[in-house]
Amino acid sequence: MEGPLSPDRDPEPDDRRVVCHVDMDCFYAACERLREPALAGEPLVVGMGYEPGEDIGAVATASYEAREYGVESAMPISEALELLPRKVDAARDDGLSVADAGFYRPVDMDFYESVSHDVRGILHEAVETADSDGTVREVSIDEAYLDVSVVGWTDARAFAADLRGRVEASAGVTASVGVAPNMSTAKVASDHDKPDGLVVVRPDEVGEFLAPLSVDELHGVGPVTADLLADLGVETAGDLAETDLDTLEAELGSRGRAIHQHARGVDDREVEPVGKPKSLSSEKALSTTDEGVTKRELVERLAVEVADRARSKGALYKTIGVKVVTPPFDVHTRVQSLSGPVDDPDLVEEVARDLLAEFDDDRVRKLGVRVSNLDFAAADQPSLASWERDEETEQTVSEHTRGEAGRDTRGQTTFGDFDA
DNA sequence: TCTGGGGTCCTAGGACCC
DNA sequence: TCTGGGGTCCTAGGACCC
Repeated sequence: MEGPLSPDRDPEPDDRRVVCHVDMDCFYAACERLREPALAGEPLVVGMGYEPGEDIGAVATASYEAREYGVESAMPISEALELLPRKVDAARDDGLSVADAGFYRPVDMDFYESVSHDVRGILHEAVETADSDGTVREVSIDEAYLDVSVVGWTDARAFAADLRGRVEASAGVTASVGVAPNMSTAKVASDHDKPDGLVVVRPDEVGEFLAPLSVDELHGVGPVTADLLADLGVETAGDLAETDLDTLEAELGSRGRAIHQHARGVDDREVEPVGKPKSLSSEKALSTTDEGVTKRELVERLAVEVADRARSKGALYKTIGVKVVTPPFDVHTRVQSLSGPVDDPDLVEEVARDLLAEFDDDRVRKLGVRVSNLDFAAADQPSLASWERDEETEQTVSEHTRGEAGRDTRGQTTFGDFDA
């Protein structure tokens, strides 16, 4: 994070580290082909919120064949269908060509999770074979970082190639792998030759590898930041690397420093396993409505879902919130903190309903419920301290469930006044 | 053709405490 | 009466990622 002379840092960690970023290719589509091999080589769209025969939802993953038709991730299904009709529709409609049509499938998270589980097993096995202390950071269902410094640069490419082979042979899906001296560069590298790619960027090649790339290929640069950088005349990572740090920090705050470093191929983050979640949420789009009953019913359903998930994960929560999206796409959030962590589905429902009340008159297109300020320790440590806290919690919960009176947002217990 | 669902981190202002 | 500094916790919104 700090400069190279920062006192608590190894002065030369970068060149010795070997970081692999493993990124599964079109993961959801690859999973669908795994259980339905006839889809191989066909244009395939996996839709979130999609139902067979309907045109609702959005594209979660489009196979490369589907991308040829302009179908992209996050695109509404309705739009995708215009670019790439369904095979069944094309067969019935003389105006459409069956050759220029594709297959649509709804997301099946449970199945993808099971495939992901297999892949993760292979990654851990590979790392542990190389080094019993090796670490794997599972970033998402289809992406992970591996610290394989112990392998060394001489054997890095062979290791990564072997890893790719093992993933494909055992899990039946392909991965692209990037190898670099740090996480952010490895991430860019894995993306550089997708699909089925293997890109190794050795320490002395980092600068020339990154320099020509467009800034939006860097992790942490989205559309807003890319526009802002364009206004500054910054188009490539090389431009960004040469941009004055003070200017970037003035425009972008702490993110300015981060992307400046990433553009220079500097990233000191250690590869660490991901920790416990910080929040849990459920949200659901609906056809825009201002009808109170519809909104309340959905919020209650989402509250139950979230509370169930929290309980199944052993998470207590101290903050409950709602998210309300109004047209055209304005996001509003309201939260309420309790005096202590609880596991109380009825309270989640009640608080969510109350927070929603502020939007009674609004048309909404999407609703969400979230619990945050999670506490895992309290649930699995039956110590005297947590027993006492539980007693306290019992009390506050009953206050809360009685109504508005107990719903103060501070709720600190004071044991007397101490003046300074 | 109006954008699905699950997350993380950061910022900024305000209340309150010592 | 005014002047302070350091710290925590809370809320709302925004950018970004997959």
